Amino acid sequence: MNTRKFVLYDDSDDGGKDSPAHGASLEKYQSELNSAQFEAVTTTDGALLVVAGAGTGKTKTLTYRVGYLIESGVPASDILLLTFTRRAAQEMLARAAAICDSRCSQIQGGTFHAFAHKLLRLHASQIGLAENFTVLDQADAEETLDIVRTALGFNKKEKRFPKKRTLATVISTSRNKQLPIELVVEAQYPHFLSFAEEIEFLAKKYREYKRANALLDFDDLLTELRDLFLNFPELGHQISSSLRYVMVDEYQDTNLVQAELVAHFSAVHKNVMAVGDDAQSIYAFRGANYRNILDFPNQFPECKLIKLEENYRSTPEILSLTNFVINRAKEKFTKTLFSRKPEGELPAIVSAPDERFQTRFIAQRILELREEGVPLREIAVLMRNGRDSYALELELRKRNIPFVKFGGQKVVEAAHIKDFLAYLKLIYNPRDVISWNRVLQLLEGVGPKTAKQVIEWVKDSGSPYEIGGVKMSAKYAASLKNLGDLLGSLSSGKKSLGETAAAVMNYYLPLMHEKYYEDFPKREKDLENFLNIIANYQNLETLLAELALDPIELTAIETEPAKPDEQPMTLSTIHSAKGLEWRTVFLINMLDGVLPSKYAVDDAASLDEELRLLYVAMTRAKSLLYVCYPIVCTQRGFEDYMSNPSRFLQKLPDALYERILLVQEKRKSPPQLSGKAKPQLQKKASGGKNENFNDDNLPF
DNA sequence: AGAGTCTCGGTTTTT
DNA sequence: CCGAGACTCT
Ligand SMILES: Nc1ncnc2c1ncn2[C@@H]1O[C@H](COP(=O)(O)OP(=O)(O)OP(=O)(O)O)[C@@H](O)[C@H]1O
Repeated sequence: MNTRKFVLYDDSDDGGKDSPAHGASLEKYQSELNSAQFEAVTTTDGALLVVAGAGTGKTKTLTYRVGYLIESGVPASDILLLTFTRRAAQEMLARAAAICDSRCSQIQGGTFHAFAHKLLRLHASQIGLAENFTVLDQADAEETLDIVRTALGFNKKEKRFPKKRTLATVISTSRNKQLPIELVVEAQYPHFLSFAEEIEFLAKKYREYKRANALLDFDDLLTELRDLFLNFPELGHQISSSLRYVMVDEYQDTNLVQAELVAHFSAVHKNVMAVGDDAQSIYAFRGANYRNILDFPNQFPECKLIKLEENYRSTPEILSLTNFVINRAKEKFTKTLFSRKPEGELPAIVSAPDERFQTRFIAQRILELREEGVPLREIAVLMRNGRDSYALELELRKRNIPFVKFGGQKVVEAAHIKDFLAYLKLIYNPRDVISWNRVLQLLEGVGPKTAKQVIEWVKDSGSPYEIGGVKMSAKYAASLKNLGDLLGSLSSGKKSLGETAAAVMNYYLPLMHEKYYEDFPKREKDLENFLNIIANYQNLETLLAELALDPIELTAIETEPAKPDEQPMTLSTIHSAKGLEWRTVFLINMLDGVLPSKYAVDDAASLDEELRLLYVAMTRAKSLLYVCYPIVCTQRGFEDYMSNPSRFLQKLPDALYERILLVQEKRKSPPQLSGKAKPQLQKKASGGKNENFNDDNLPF
């Protein structure tokens, strides 16, 4: 006979705090956590700060705490989990979900921006925000700024007026760091100081423009939500009442606005936990301030502080190197991590003759590791800049090694996809000036001036899609009508998103062939793949908002869909790798000028941040770490030149690492691949007497 | 005058 | 590899 459980919901307010709900399961927590972690997990009420180094189990503690709360009877929807980056958010939520059962899907959270967006959509009408507001991504924000700048005539007046990119950076930095524009300009672009007033004015006009057109940029998502709490206290109270437990991972990455939001979220229940590591603060450039984490105890009185010092991720060898590296910071950190993991291999520094060799080394080593039984998903290649992996991507494709990439160019940043999306955006919002501008200029004979005329007409027209009727020279009449008819017919909302996209594609393809006659086949493939992805979204509004907040990597549509039988390896910028771990990690292009970035070398604070970046990168590795760089660099428009390895790698104690020499030989055993010679590797411990290799006795 | 073409210079990291 | 500006064509 079947027995079914019947769940009695406990809606009483004390959430079973005193109920013996745990009993047996407490042991589970006790056995899988060390005592400090256990204490953090079971300290559920009040403010709690966990400061600890890389790999000490901060995220583990946080996710176990979620499990613990849920087992105590706290509804998952009362728990809010936040962090700054999308990747870390994804990891955090996935790990939390793995701890407990299906209830976990009810956990609130994700990135700060995504959560703010959700709340704003939900409460738009109550705070005087248009319900169908549009989220501007980086590029949209810059275009919008450009419109305002042109309207003000700032682009004409002075030749040297800053570019839209610079303007966007200045305005955003000023908001994120809550500093006056003048100070930001002075600090970052002193040569533009004479324009400070104009930029200030521009920022004001930009703000007004966004408000008038129901546009929110990324910064607005956070500040609008903060303003909700300030200006609509009852609504704010209602929101925070539903968030009984607030937890923030990677707290060192928060900026002032985010810290304010955390305070608002937890204002009612005051159960707030922050987790972070000041040695891993790598987002100062966007206003993150590791002082937030140091100030946390002041902000939340009676805050309990817990430190974790045992690293469970990396071998002692890797940890010795990373401890040494982080100690090179000007501003010292006091934590020293230890590991009780079994001994492993020394981290290796690989100086490749040039980029080509670096690429071949990595590709070959990955295949060897796979042969040895290391799954690809346990391997990552990390880099400072998204484009540092282009050559490697080609090689991996050539060798059929599946990979996913994080932190590269986004789909929505590719010109042909932007074109395509512009039509969809117009269907969603016929007053989207940026998209009109883009779409109109795709028409033969239409440039900036004609587009502007049409847009002026559209602005005060009651039926914006009827651009066929604009009094214009006959030259454009037909094509304008065509465009207007297409958009008009698709805006009725009768067609599914997939059908709409297909119709747009049908219209756009011939224009695309014209505009990109050089490489349209590749772009057409992209569009086809993109079309398939689009079809999975519910509707246009969701699609557009999601693409802004959680953009798809360009490589995701350029690569053939992954084979389901093998999980891919990872390529990632170091920034996007935060909070993750792999058995084997390769760092590529570790050159001076790359890491540290050439933009950071003149300033001690920036240099320290670059060092922390290297620290984050190295501490991602569980058991094997390869630090690679090419000796000779090739750069477009320059002669080949000798590079310098990162200054952070200079004068490392010999005992901490070994060097790998790349030696090219013909393959003796089965000529597997094309039979071409592949580099073999030879290891030399750097500690030995005559084996202390440096770059000039490499055999190249 | 406005559209189309070509060249040069600048290029971080994220939401 | 894209955007801005100079230059040329209609
Ligand atoms: N008490 C423990 N016993 C065994 N393994 C542990 C313990 N705590 C953490 N680990 C393991 O150590 C690894 C690192 O943990 P986690 O990712 O939570 O660290 P973290 O502090 O968040 O690191 P980072 O700051 O680098 O993101 C994970 O594989 C985790 O499972």
